[in-house]
Amino acid sequence: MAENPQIKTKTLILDAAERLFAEQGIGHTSLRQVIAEAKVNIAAVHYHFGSKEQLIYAVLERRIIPINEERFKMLDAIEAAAGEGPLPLEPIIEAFIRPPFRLRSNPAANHGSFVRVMGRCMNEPNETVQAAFGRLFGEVIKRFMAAYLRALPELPPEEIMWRAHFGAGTMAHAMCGGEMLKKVSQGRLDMGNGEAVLQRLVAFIAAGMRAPMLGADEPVKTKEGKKA
Amino acid sequence: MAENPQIKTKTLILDAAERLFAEQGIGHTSLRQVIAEAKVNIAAVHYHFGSKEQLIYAVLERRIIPINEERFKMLDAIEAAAGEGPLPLEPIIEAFIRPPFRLRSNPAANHGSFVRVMGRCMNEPNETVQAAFGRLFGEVIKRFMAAYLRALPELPPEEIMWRAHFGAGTMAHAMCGGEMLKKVSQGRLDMGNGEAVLQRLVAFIAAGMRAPMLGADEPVKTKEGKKA
DNA sequence: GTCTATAGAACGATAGAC
DNA sequence: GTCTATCGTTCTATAGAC
Repeated sequence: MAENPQIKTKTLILDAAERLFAEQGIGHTSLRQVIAEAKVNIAAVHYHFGSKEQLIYAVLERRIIPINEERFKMLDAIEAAAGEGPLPLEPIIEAFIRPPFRLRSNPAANHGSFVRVMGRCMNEPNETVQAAFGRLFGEVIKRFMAAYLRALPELPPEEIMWRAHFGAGTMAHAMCGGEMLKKVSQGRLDMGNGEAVLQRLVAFIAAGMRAPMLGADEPVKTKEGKKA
Repeated sequence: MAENPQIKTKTLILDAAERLFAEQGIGHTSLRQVIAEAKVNIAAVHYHFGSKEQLIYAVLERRIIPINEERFKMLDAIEAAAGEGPLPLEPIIEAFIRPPFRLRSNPAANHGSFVRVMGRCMNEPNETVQAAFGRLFGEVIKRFMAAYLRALPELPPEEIMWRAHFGAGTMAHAMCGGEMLKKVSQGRLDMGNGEAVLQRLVAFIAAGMRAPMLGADEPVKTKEGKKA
């Protein structure tokens, strides 16, 4: 069929690495496992990528760059619709979460393995991953933090940063896959219906970000203090 | 001084492993790094623990068992105070989060390294870790899910399971440490004040769990639909 | 661009002296 | 209970033939 074998091998390696990173974590995956899964030779990895670190970076970059472009487009639309007024909160959160979640229902994107890779990355101690994430997310963080500030003008910026951090963690954990969910629900729930999960996730994070402010030294542990 | 050298070596190994697991992740840490950090011999690890897997299990078990006892005590107190009535939500969340968070301010507990280990564990693909977590958390999940059901009787049990899952993820990410927080806040915030972080975390999760229910097919993406 | 062969290092684990 | 020495394996990476 005269297709370019160079591109094919490179893609086979990226796809195999992505699947294994999703299942086992980045650090636990060796190049030998990757080449076995991709059915190529060990030397091909070094020929196409140079080193394991550069392969990791390539796996992340391939998906994150288009994801971030989509995020920016959605954020642009929200800002355009709002004019000078305050921004609506849920759509901002959705603009952050929907682009990676869309991969889950796209078989051409390796069955959405990357969503789990991305979830894992947020707590990955590996220096290559940390550095890659810093580079690939700098602009995203800036733009979304600015949007949150416009959406929640009644909250102090520090408080918004805390809550954005918590919200990112909620999303990361949900993206990692459903093992913990199966434990929590004793096997009754799974991540199958992507759209339903996404909507629940957006609703949870939005509510968290809109939580009432705590008084300065008011303790949480009011044993009877539930608001009816 | 006549202190027992057996206990000392064993503790040195556990402490060193805990610190390295917190910094690098469990999977990235080798026994040779552990024995270098603990300044003991490689054979000592196999003498005291038998294998790397059993060392991992011992590190987890040492802290999680007392943490879970404290969780149960706090939950008992909440249930006793509520009698037959509904349970207050925030104290339940606090009963789940405070016991591990307490370690952060306890220098005798290895400077709270374990809190980060625990956060990482929730998304750790390593089979030993997954199995250990399943064993050590089965009872905790059961009791806290039952408490959540009593605290949020207006929500369907399935919805509560989803939200408990999201909340556990929020907590796990916050426990992993503050690298992402520093990125989000551009270096302006850190995890320093444990009590303040805990209170913010409880408030965020409680608000998320109390989020209004979505209509069956109502889309999230209401571009203008922000509630004033 | 793809392969075989192998270098060189780090790994978990164990045997056996003390 | 602690040590040295070492086994067998696996790892990343590279050299060189085709």
